[in-house]
Amino acid sequence: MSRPIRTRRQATLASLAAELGVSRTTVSNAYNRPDQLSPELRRRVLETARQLGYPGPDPVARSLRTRKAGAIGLLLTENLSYAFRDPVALGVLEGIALACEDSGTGLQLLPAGPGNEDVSTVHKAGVDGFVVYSVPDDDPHLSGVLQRPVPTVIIDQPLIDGVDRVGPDDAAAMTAMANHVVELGHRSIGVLCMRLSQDRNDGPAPLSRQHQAHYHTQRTRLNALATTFSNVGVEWSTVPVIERFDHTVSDGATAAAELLDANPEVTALICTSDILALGALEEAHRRGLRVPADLTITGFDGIADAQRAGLTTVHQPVQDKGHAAGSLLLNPARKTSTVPGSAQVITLDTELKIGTTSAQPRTTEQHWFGP
Amino acid sequence: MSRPIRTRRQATLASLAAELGVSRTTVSNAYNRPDQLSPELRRRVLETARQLGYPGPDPVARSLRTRKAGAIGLLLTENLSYAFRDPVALGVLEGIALACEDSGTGLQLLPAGPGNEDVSTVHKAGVDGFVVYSVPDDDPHLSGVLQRPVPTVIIDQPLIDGVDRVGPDDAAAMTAMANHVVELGHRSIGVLCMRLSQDRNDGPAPLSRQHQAHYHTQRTRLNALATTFSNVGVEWSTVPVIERFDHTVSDGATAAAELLDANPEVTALICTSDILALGALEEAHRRGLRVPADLTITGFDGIADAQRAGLTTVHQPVQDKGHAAGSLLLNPARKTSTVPGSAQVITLDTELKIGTTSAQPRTTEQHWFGP
DNA sequence: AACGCCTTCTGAACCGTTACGGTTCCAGAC
DNA sequence: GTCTGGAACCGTAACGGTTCAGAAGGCGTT
Repeated sequence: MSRPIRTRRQATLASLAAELGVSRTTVSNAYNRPDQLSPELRRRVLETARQLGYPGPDPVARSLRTRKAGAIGLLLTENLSYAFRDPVALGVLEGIALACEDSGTGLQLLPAGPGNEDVSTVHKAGVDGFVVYSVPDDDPHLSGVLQRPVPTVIIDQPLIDGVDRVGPDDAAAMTAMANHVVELGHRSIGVLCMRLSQDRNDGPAPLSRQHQAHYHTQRTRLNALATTFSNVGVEWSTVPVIERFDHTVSDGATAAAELLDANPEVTALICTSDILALGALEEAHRRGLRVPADLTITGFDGIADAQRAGLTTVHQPVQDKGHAAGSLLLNPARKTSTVPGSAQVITLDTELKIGTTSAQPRTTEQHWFGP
Repeated sequence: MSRPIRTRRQATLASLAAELGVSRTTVSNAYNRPDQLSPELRRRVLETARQLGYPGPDPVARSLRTRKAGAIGLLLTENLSYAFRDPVALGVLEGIALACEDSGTGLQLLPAGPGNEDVSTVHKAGVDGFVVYSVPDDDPHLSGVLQRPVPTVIIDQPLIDGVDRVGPDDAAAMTAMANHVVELGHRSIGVLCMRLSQDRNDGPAPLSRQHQAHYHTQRTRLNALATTFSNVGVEWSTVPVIERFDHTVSDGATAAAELLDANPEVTALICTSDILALGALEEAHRRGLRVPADLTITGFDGIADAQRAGLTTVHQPVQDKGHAAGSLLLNPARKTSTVPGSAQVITLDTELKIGTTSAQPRTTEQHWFGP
C-alpha cells in the first residue's frame, strides 16, 4: 500500500471533469448520486479519478454548500486530564460519543481548557451543533457557542433560557439525600463540595460564596441541603462547607481532614460527589473513625468505585445523560427549535442508594433537648 | 443571557458590509486583522454585527478559503466503549488531546466502529490531518484516510511505507521479556494474546493465524517470543497461544483457564497485554495456584493496575505516545513531508519492569536432561 | 406524426469567506 | 509645490463543491 503520487497541484472535481470532457455535475453525481448517470460513465469517472489521484470531493467545500459539517462540538471548560480521568466525565463523554456513532457523526473535542482565554477556537469550529458540559455560568466560551447559529444542548449546567438541557433534578436528588440523613437523626453535619467558581478557593465556602457560585449544580445541591436542614431547625450558616477546586480522591481526603479538625462534633459528612466522599472515607479510616458508627459519609453520582465501597449515594445515569444530550442534538426533533421558548429539557431519574456508610449518629443525646 | 433573534435569513459578511457601506474585505479585517482598519470603523462593524445578529465569519467558508480546518481526526476502528474503558487507549487518547490543546486544535473522533462499513465518514471529515490508532492492516477506513491529501500519523500499527509512525520497539521489548522468562529457567510456556484479526477467534491461534495476523503489534510480539524461545530449544509450534477478541480482564481469565486446562504443565504465562495478565492472575488465584511460586505471569503495557498488582511487565509511556503522535502531526516539521520516503518514525522507550509475578519454575528437573 | 416520458447529462447560480494586489488619502519632508 | 510613505480601505478572483431547472435524445403509445 502506498500513497498516491501528489501531482503538482491537487486535482479537483473541475479538473477531473475537464479531463473527462464531462460537466462537473456529472462528476459530483458519480460520487453522490450513482443513479444519476450510466454505470459505464461512472466507472470511467472513478477510474480517471484514481489515476489523477483525486481523493474525492473536498469535505470542506461540500460542507459549505450543504451547510452540514457532519460533526458536533463538545465544549468542556476543563483540563483534558479531568475529562479523561474523572469517571463521571468519562461516562458522559462515552454517552455522547455513542450517540454520535449511532448517527455517523463526528465528535470534535474543542480546546477550551481553563488556561485558554481564546474564544476563537469556538468560532472556528466547523460543526453542526454543540454539547456543553461542565461549564460555569459565566464562561466566555459558552457565550461564544450560544452566538453561533447552531443548536446547542447543555448538560447539567448552566440553565439558560431557550437552550436545551439534559440533567438530573439535582435539587430533588439532594433533598432526598438530606432527608435520609435527617431521618437517621443527624443534626450536626458538614459538607464537602466541588469547585464553586473559576477562582480557586480550597477551604471554607462562606454563605456569600455559596450563593454566587458559578457552577449551577453545586449551587443547587447546596441549596437543597440548606433548605432541608433549615426545616429541621439546623441553622445553615453554622454548617461548615469545605470547597475543593480540584476533583480528586486526595482532595476529598484533605477537605475531610480540614473539616473534622475544625468541627470534631460533626456526625455526618455530606459530599457533593462520590470522589470527594471516597476521599473522606480514606481520611476517616486514617483517623480511626468507624464508618458509619462514628461518622456517616454520603456521596453523589453513583460511580463504580462508590458502589464497591458501599457508599450511600445518589446514583445518576451518566452515560445515559451523555447519550440523551447527543441524541437530542442529532435527532429530527430539532425541527421545532425555531419556536422561541420551546427549549427541550430532559430530566434524568436518580436513585438514592443506601449503602453501608450511613447510619444513626452514635450519640443522640442532643435530640432530647426541646420544649 | 438569551440567544440573538434569528432573522429571516442569517446575516453574512457580505450583507453586513452592504449595510455598513464598506467592502467585505473590511468586515473580514475587522474580525481577523484589527490593525488593518481604524478602531472607530472596527467598533462600528462589530456593533452593527451585533445588531444584525451576525455571528462572525462562518468557520466552514473560512476553512475552504484558508485551507485550514483547525482540527485533526482520530481514526480508531474500535467500539467507543473500548476507547473509553481501556486504560492504554485512554492514555493514548489523552496524550493526543493534550497535544491538540497545546496548539489550539480540535480533535475529532471519527465514527468508524467495527459495525460501520461506511467509509464515507472518513471522506466527509473536514480535518487537517489524521491520527490512526489501533487499526488492523487491512482496514478500509485506513485506506480512505491515506487517500486524503493530508498528513497522517499512525500509532503502533500498521507500519505503512511513507507514513509517519509513533510506537515502541515491540520486538525488542518483547524479546527482553522473553529473555527474562528464559533466564528464570522456564521452558514450558503458554501465551495469551489479543485479537489477531477482525474475525472473532476466541481460542487457540495456530501458527498460520499468528503469521497472517492483521494486527501488526500482536504479530510482532508473538514473533519476538517465537524467535527467543526457539533459540533456546523450545519448539514454537508446540507452545499454546490462546487468543481473545475482546480485551477485558475476564477475557484474560477465561483464556488462562482454557490454556491451563489443556496444558497443565505450563510454568509461565506470557500475556501480550496487562489486562489479559490481570485476568490470568485472577484465574490463577481461583485455582489456588501461587504466583509466582507455581506460575509465572507477565504482562505488557505497564498500566496502573498492573503496577498495583506487582505484575512483571513491559512499561510503555502511553500518554507520551499519543502526545508524540499529535505533536508530529501538528508541528512545523511537516515541511519535509513532500520528499517521498522521508516518513518520520518516533520510537518510544520501553522498560522491563520485574515485579512479583515472575520467578524460577518450581520443578526444574526437566532441565537436567540432555547430554 | 405528435405526444409524453424516461434516462442521461449540462449550465449556471450559489455557499460565505479570504488572498492578493491594488487605490486613495493625507501628513510631513524637502 | 511636489514628492514620499504609510495607513486605511477596496474589487476581483478564487476556494471546491452541490443543486436545480432544463436540454437532448431515444423509445413506446395513441
